[in-house]
Amino acid sequence: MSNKHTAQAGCPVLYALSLIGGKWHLPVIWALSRHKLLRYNELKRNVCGITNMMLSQSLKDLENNGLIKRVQYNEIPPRVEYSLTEAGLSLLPALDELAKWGVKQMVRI
Amino acid sequence: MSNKHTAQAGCPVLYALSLIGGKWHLPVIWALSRHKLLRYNELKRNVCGITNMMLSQSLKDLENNGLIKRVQYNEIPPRVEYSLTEAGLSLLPALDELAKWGVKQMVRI
DNA sequence: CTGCATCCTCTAAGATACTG
DNA sequence: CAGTATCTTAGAGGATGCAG
Repeated sequence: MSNKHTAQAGCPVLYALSLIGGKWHLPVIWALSRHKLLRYNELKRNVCGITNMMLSQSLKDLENNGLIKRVQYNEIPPRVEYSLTEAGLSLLPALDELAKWGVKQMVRI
Repeated sequence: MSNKHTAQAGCPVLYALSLIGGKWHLPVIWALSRHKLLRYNELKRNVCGITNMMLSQSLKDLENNGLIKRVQYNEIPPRVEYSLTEAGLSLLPALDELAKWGVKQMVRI
């Protein structure tokens, strides 16, 4: 799936998936939902297996779509902190609902 | 995204998306949720732009995962009817939740 | 009518190395 | 510390034609 707005004209569900459908988008969101505020390398340690390439790309996508907030401090060494925005936080109930369904399917199969 | 169970060990949301994340899976489910019962060609007409290849593959995936039911009548000409199972129907509330979130994001951006 | 087989394309994802 | 540049690859997605 893609982060592009390839969603068929006007389907909100497909649009939602276009925002969070990337392979690492949800793991990143999940890490931020647990820790509230994380620096780049903390995020990298929390999202097991992700590379710099994938992490920075996911962060950029999510920021462009307004789901996470990036705050950069011009210090030496550099410090950048990431957190969920209101829009990002508001996604969590929907994820919960999907998770509950997912659990039911896992036990069923 | 894929229909394979590539979901990281034990994340219910990723597992859920592995079941419905294919490009045409949700459009098919959506059509069946509106019409309850559809034949192959009716489905094809309802899901705008889908090819035979993609439709039959999506139907097979969804059936294997227990989200839709396939009933075949051995007549001439052949007749096959598709509908949502209990598991498929139980997905709809989660989709609604995701749709509500999607709508909010569409107006925000 | 309801599909399957084949071949092809395109892009998300990953590996590796490098920089301010 | 926080990323970027470049190259490669795997596989989802698609077009077309054939079959029971």
